[in-house]
Amino acid sequence: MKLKKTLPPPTFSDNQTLNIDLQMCFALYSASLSMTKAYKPLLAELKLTYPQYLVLLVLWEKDAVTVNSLGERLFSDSGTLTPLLKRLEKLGVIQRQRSAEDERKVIVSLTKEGKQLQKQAASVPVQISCNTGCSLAELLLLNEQLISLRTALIKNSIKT
Amino acid sequence: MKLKKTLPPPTFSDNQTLNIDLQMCFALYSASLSMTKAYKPLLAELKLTYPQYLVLLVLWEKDAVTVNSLGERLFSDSGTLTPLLKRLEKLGVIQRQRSAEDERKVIVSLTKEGKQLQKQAASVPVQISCNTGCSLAELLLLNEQLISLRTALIKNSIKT
DNA sequence: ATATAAAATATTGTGCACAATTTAATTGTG
DNA sequence: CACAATTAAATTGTGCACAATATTTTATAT
Repeated sequence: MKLKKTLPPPTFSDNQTLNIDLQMCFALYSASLSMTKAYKPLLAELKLTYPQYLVLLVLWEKDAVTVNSLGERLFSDSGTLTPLLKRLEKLGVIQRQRSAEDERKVIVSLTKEGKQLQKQAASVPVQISCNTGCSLAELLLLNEQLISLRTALIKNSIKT
Repeated sequence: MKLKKTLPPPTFSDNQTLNIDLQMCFALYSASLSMTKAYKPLLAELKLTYPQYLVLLVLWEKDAVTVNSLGERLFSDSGTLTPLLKRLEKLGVIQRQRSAEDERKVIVSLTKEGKQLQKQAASVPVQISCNTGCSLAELLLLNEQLISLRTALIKNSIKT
């Protein structure tokens, strides 16, 4: 009788898994910070931060959206977005206006300057892609893994 | 004559690569935030934040280190660490003291409470590992990929 | 129709990341 | 020895993340 075949695979309580899990979490955290830092000098020329750039990427794809839909797209809430959007408005690249049909909603849309910024930003992903040193296949795999990790974390994490 | 064979593989300027690169960067960014959020309720019971927990992980492995070596280990600088360490000190889990040999250096060491906290924190990685929904093999691969991405970004990114 | 609930955004307060600058101690050089 | 350069931490200022709460508008239920 081959017991091995009926044994479950290593699970979450396995010590080796716990250790590599801690390491992976830190790798995720530090890689994310490094990535933001890599964007910084490139975006500084456009007077943007990375979170602000993300908002513009969404708007360049589809203009005139609510704060809520921006938040769903970017996994963030009004506490983060409201001041960020105010800074983008002050910069002159977006406009915020209450919806006429539903006064609770705020519509975020690009100004002419915001639309023009898309051309100037074209070189950003070129440089970043260069910096990551990843092949297309690696990027695809990493992207997929990170999305499924994010999905699992959001799904399984308890609140408060 | 088969031209195809002599063509170079898709490079950083390939449009497909640029797009997936943008997606991967956002996946990295949002997965990291989700991870920190997943830690939050678990660490809240210990009155810790994730960056504070990282400092304690280092100290539990090797006690009494300088701010500088903590910074190298965690990829962060005194601007981030000094206030964080002050909060940990106020919490009573660490102690900060100038080195006797070199008064410029500050030695960070665990208090008795800080050492005891390690036992209470034992359940944290168990729960997190559960939340990630990743197998050991997936964790190993992701860890490796993230470390090499981080290394490439630090190496290739320009300053200022 | 009026009270109540729900929805959308804004506000407040805490902590972190980071660039730039400052302060203090040590090292190196003439 | 004097003094400039270097090193280690701390400080300052800006922006983001996020929980908790507040505010305003719309929807719902008697």
